Amino acid sequence: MDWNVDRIPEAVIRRLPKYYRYLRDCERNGEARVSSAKMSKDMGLNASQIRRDLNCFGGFGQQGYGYSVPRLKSEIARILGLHKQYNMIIIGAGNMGHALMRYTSFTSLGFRIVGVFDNNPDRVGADAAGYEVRNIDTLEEFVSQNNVTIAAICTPSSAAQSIANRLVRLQVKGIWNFAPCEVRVEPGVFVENVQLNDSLYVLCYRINAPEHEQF
Amino acid sequence: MDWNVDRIPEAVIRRLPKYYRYLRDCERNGEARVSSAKMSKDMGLNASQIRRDLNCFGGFGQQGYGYSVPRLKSEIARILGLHKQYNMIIIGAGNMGHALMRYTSFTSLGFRIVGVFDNNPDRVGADAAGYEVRNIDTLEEFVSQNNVTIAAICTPSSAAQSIANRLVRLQVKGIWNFAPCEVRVEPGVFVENVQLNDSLYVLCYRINAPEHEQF
DNA sequence: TAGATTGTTAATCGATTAACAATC
DNA sequence: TAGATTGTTAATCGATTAACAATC
Repeated sequence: MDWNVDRIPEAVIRRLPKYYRYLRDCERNGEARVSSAKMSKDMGLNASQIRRDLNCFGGFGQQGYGYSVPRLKSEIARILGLHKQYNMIIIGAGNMGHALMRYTSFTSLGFRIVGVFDNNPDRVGADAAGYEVRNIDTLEEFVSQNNVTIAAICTPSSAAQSIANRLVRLQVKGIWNFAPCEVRVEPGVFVENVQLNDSLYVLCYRINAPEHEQF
Repeated sequence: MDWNVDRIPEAVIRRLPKYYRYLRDCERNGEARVSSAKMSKDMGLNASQIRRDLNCFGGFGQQGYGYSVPRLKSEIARILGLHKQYNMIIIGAGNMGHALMRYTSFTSLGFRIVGVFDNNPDRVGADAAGYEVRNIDTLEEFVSQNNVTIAAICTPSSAAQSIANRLVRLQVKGIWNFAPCEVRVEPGVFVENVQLNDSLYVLCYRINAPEHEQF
C-alpha cells in the first residue's frame, strides 16, 4: 500500500464515505475540479479540516487549482477499498434481510450478495427477492467454498452473537450487524454495528431537548 | 425540564441510546443495581466517562452502591424523550419503507406509524405491511390533521430534499432520513441522516487498511 | 507575474481518562 | 465503622480550526 501509515484518526475514517458521496455527485454534475472552499460550503465541514483529512492519505490537490474531481474520487474509492469486489452473505431472511437484498445501491458498487441464510424451516428453500434461502446449517460449508468476505447479520438479537462467532471461525473479514444488539469479535475481524433505533432515539432527544429553546 | 442545561456534549448524546439499551438488558436479566465499573466492563467504555456522562443530567447514583437499574433506565428514557408517544409517517413504500413498517422494535416503544405515503400510482391505495399507502399529494392535509411529529424519508435521493422541505413547512419536528443523500433543514427541525452505505464503506476500509498488519 | 489554493504548522477547543475527596 | 463507589476536578489526549508559507 502506498499511503501514509501514521495511524489515521477515527474521525477522518468516518468522514471518508461522505467525501466519496460528495465527489460522486460532483462527477455526475460534470464538475472537473473542486476546491476545499467549495467542498466546505457544500458539505458543511471546515475547509482546513477537509485539506487535512485528505492529506492523511497523500497530496491529491494542486496549489492554485484545487482537486481534480475524478482523481480525488478514485483515490478515495481506492482508500476505502471500493475498487475491489466483495462476496457478501446475508444471515436472516426477515424484514431487514429482504431490505438489503432489494437495496441495490451497494450491490452496484462491487458488493455481491452470493448467499442468503435462515434457520426458519418455512423460509429455507424459498425464494427471497430472487435469492434462494439456504439452511443456516450449511453456512460453514458454503463460506469455505465461496470466498465470502463480508456477512450481514439480520437475525434477531438472540442469535446475533453466536452467528458472529461462527463467522469469525470461518474467517469472514467483516461483519455488518443489523441486529439490535452489538456483537463483539476478535481482533482481525471487523464489525460495524448498525443501530437503527439509536438514530431515532437521538432524533427524539433533540426534539425534546431544552437547549434549542434558548436561541 | 429539571435537568442541567449547560450544553450537553454531542458525544454524550450519541452514547445515551447505548446506555439505554444496556440498562434494558440489565433489567431483563433482573439486575437491580449496576456500578460504573460493571458498565465499563460490559460496554467497553471508560468508567469515568460513564459517570461523567450520567452526571450531565443529574446525580442518579449513590456512593458505595452504584446505580439502580430501573431508576437509571427510566431517567435515560425520560432524557431521550422515550416516555412520550410519537406519531410517525413513512414517505416512500419501497424496500426501506416496508422494512420500517415491519420493524416492530421501535413501534413497541411509543413510535406509532400513522401513515404511509408514496407517489407511485401502482402503490397508492394498495396495502403495505398492513398500512394503506396514501397519495403523496395528500401529505399536507394528512399531517395538518394528525399531529405528526416524526417523518421517515424512504424515497430515492432525487425526492428526498423536496419532501424534507414540505415536511419542514408542515412543522414536523424530526426527520429520519434513509435516502442515500443528506437532507438539510432549517433550525428548529432536526434530521438524522441514516447513511447505511457509509457503515459498509467504513467496514470495507478496515478490511483493507494496512494498519492492523502492524500488530 | 499575480491570484488562487494547497499543504502544514501552531493555536484552540472539546472529549477522554486518571485521581481522589465526598459520602452512602 | 470499613468498604465501595460515586461525583468532580485536574491532566491528558485527540480533533478542529486558524494562519500562512509554499507553489501551481
